[in-house]
Amino acid sequence: MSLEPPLDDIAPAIGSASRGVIAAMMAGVAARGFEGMTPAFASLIPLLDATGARPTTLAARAGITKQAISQLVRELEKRGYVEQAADSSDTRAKIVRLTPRGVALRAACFAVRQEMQAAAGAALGPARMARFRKDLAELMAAIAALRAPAGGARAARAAVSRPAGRR
Amino acid sequence: MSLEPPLDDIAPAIGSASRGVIAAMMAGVAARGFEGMTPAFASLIPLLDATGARPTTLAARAGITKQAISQLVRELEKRGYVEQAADSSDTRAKIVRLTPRGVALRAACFAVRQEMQAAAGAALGPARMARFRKDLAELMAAIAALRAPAGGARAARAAVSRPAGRR
DNA sequence: GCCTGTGGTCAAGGTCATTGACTAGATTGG
DNA sequence: CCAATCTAGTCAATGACCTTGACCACAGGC
Repeated sequence: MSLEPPLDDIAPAIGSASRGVIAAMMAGVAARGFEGMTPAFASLIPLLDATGARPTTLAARAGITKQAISQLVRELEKRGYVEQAADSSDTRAKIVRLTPRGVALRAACFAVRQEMQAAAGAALGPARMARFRKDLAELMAAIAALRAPAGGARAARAAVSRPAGRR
Repeated sequence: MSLEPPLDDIAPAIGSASRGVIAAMMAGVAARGFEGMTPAFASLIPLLDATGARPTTLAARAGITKQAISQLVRELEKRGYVEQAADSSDTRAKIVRLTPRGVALRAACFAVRQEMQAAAGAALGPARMARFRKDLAELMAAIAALRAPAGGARAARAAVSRPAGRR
């Protein structure tokens, strides 16, 4: 065996990058005057629009269970960012819709994202940015493929990106 | 307001990458026969060595509070991966040391990391890998710098990478 | 009209980490 | 030598986030 520890390891690097992005997101949103936000809110809000969406749809988009969405929505409703309405075409269903305040929050989220994107673009330039995105995608595909030695690569990808979808 | 959503956004991409890496890590460790592992263990174990380290040191390395380390260590001890000993040079201090079983687990963690690294290297080649790491680092520096409009860039970096150091 | 599938909820639990308050031993400076 | 202080680690409580499991109510096909 080698002397190893390959200390320039991608796994921790990506983890720490993820934490950094989340921290920046939270800071940016707070700086725009939205207090008491949490990372989960910041990633759920951009999935919504003023038209409204069903919780189940949101769950699928976010890659979490509908119970989890339910809880988050309840919290967001409590804070006045979303409201729930009945779906006229399906008595069982609800529609989660952004309130005006929610729309403002969503705008703030997008603004922060764009700010990050802009900072990234300024640091790397468009060409390297594009390259980076491509590399990242291929990297993740390669790592996801580890779980699927042969055959069901499709299934493995789905399993990774959706923690506990259906049984 | 543009039509925007810049859907090829780095923030979600990095988040999803991070989740993918964690999933792969867990799967790999499980495949090597270590059941009941959790992501936190998988990221703590590689920070240990057979020589032993103090909880406070570990906390600093992991970027979390010493209380959090304390809990994790307790769990790991319960599962037989680490043991605690008194530090002869300081009565207050403890030394956290891997048991033989813990050493095996650590080896498995490194093996999985190397597997991922190898898969990544195979997919991208060494040149693109190196480039990717560099881009990632610059990207994160740029995003971290957003938090520090002027002056204390150093402090902001530290704040991001260490959630709750000292008060 | 029943039967199955889907939308959503309640309840409980688990993981990871935090803040706050505290004890006990180490250190430093008069 | 001793008081003031710093440092190592703990306990207790809390919070964010998400899961599994068990349900109920409605939709829709046959």
